[in-house]
Amino acid sequence: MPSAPESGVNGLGPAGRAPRRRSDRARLAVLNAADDLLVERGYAGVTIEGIAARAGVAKQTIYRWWPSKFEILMDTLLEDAESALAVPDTGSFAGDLRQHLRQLADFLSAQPAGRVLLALIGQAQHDTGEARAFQQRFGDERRARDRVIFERALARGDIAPGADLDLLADLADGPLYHRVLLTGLPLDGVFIDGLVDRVLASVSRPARSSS
Amino acid sequence: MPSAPESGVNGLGPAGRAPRRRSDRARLAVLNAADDLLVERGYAGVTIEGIAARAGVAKQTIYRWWPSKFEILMDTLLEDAESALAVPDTGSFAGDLRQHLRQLADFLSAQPAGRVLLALIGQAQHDTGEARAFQQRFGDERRARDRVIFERALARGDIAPGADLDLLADLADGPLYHRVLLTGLPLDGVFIDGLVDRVLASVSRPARSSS
Amino acid sequence: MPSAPESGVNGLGPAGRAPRRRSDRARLAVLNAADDLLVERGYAGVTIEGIAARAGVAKQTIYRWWPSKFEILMDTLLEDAESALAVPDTGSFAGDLRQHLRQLADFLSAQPAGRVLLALIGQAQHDTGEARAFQQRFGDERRARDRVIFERALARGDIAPGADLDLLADLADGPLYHRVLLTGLPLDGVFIDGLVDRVLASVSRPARSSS
Amino acid sequence: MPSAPESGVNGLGPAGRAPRRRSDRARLAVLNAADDLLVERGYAGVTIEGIAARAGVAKQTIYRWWPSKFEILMDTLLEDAESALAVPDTGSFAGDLRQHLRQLADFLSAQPAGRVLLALIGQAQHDTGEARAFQQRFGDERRARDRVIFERALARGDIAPGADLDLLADLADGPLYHRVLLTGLPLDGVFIDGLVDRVLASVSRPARSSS
DNA sequence: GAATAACCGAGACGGTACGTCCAGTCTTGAA
DNA sequence: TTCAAGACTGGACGTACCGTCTCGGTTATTC
Repeated sequence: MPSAPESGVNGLGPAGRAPRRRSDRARLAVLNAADDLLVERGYAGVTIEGIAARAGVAKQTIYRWWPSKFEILMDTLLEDAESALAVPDTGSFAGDLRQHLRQLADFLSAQPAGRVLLALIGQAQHDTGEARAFQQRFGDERRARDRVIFERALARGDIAPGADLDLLADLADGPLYHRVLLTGLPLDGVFIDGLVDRVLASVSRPARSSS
Repeated sequence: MPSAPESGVNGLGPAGRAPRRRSDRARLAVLNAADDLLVERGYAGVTIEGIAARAGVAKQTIYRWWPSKFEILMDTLLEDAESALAVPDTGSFAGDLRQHLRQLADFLSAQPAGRVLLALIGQAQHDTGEARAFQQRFGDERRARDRVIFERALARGDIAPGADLDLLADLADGPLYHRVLLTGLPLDGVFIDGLVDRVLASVSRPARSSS
Repeated sequence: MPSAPESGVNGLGPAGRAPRRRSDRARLAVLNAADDLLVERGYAGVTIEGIAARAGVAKQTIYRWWPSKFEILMDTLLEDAESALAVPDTGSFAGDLRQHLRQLADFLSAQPAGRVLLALIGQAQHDTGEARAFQQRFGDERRARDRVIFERALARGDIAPGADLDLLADLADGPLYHRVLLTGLPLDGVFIDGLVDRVLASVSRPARSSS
Repeated sequence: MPSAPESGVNGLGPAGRAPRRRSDRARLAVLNAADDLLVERGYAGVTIEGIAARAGVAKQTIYRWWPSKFEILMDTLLEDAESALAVPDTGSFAGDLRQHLRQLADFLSAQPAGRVLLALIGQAQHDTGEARAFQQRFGDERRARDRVIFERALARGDIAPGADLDLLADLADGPLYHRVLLTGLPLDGVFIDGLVDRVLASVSRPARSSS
């Protein structure tokens, strides 16, 4: 998180220098401007110059704290996704799964931060470095959280033992992302319910050997 | 299809004069140059000027026949995907599904044209117009072909009647794209086999009401 | 003269390519804009961006044809100095000298192109490369022309034989430049006349050995 | 004289408080850094940031005491020129003149401070305010000193009465500056001797009316 | 000897201009 | 009419400095 505000204890001991004093005003203005521009004009319409102008900030200030517009948008994503994508806890696997997918569907199709997420996924396809950054800063944590749902189900016995939880996560989230990223089909309630049913069905008994 | 090679009857009756004599040399040189540049330098490294220079072609010639680099790459994709992604016909649903997924996994993770596909999917997230073009020129036809697998399975009784075939397609392809586009996990045989098993399991009996 | 309009016979033989076709509109607009900016805002106020904006020209066009604002101003100087600084021919050494110095004084103190010349002399003190360019493109030719006055005087016998003509040129022009560049004293008629007298006096008999 | 080193008694009467405690270390470090940078990289290579970095001084400290790099260099010039350009007193006009010109030639062509002087003369052509500052802080005093030579000569009768001493100063120094600033010709002994002879010749009898 | 205030280093900030790359349009001359 | 060539306007890039503005820390009087 390159732009974390002086994260952690830097205790700067006896001889420590005061760290660079970053302007929070500038930081927030940049994140908001980037977010706005993305929604209004799309990823290509997000330019450092445009952000600087809209945020009332000098370009140099942006370059001082972020290496690219990708990272700026990553910061906005992380701030926004936190709240919108909490791990559900309804008491049942079916309930957790359904709520998880509904949240995700809503996030991706209706919220500004969802637009940011899609743009970043898109950009990650163009640049391996950015793909890696996306993975580390967003993907890994997301995966860990989503995994909780399946681990709880496993503990409860809702999933047959020995299941590959990564695969189950792909099975649940994959179809949803597939629609948004590729086919453009709607993420409505019918789709979510059908998907939940299929995932539950696929999970209720051990995977057979497919030979 | 902006760059269709002399598409259809261009009418021009008895006195008409052939309006355009498109150089096939130039066309192929452009497509190859774009392809090469994408693989070597990534999407941002594909520029019209770069293509023109490498193809030994004037920029104007490119603009005459293609509206954007997106469409150039789309043309290369369509030429290459045709052969690599044929509809399988093994005689069984499980067989068809597995072969379909293996083909797709190989295409996405090992072939140059797969790189092009990923780049275009990525770019489609940035521009609705290009997303639409992607859908029309690549997505719809793909979906129609893939659907064949499920229609045959339905006819054979391998899938319980009344199933939503779009959903099943999402269920099969989604996890695979999810891995490539988002998590970066490998598309190995274990994954494919597990996925096939789960899809078969989810499909072998009617979807319950999910209440 | 980097921006000479396709100078000379380029006869491009049988296989010759047509040379780059330069826009004269852009060229003149740039030279005028640079000239105007210099007069209005001084040398530091002449910026490539400013010239481009005022000339209605793209920065790239400027960089295509000129390496620096110094060379742009050099071009304007050369175009303007030609007419204003013709070699006088009055029939007498005193007359030639006086007219030469009057022309020069007027040029330096009253004409826009004189401002350009002073700015370039100033800039040449900051950069040896530009000093060299100034010498080659302006100085050498100027010196050759001014020399004519002294050569004629020598031929006529107005100057004692054996005189160092370079020194005489320094003696005539130096005091004038000294005033403009260093002391700021006026270049009025009194000064010119006094200077002419002194030069004539210094020249009317052979330089003694100064031991 | 913006940066006079705690000039004179600053009075501060009975109740006055010493207003500023200027760090001499910083002052000298700045002057040296500026001087070095000028010699190494030329006038454009002298930047406030560069001086600050090299001098180990904060930019603010520089801006506290100097309004511009021009004034910094002016300070270095004044400190260095004092000793190098003393008024000669050889007993004869010819001797004084020759020694004066030799000193000046050496200063301009061989000493670091001469480089500074040339740069400041150059810069003065670009900015009238700086030209004025140059005049006041360097020019006027210089002129007053040089005048002494001619005043002594006048008193001694080496110069015909009624001569315009300003003109004579231009006549002596002008050719020398002309060579350095414009033509780049060498300031060698031959040149100096020839110049001295010409000036003496021009001065030994009253200037005629030049009609 | 403590208080205090100007000085100092460091460097973030809003800006301007730099010189470069590429976009997309236009014009020329050859095939 | 198409093509290679490349000049044109224009927008954004990432960098270098500008001059201003806090920050704490240091230091030299003054109480």
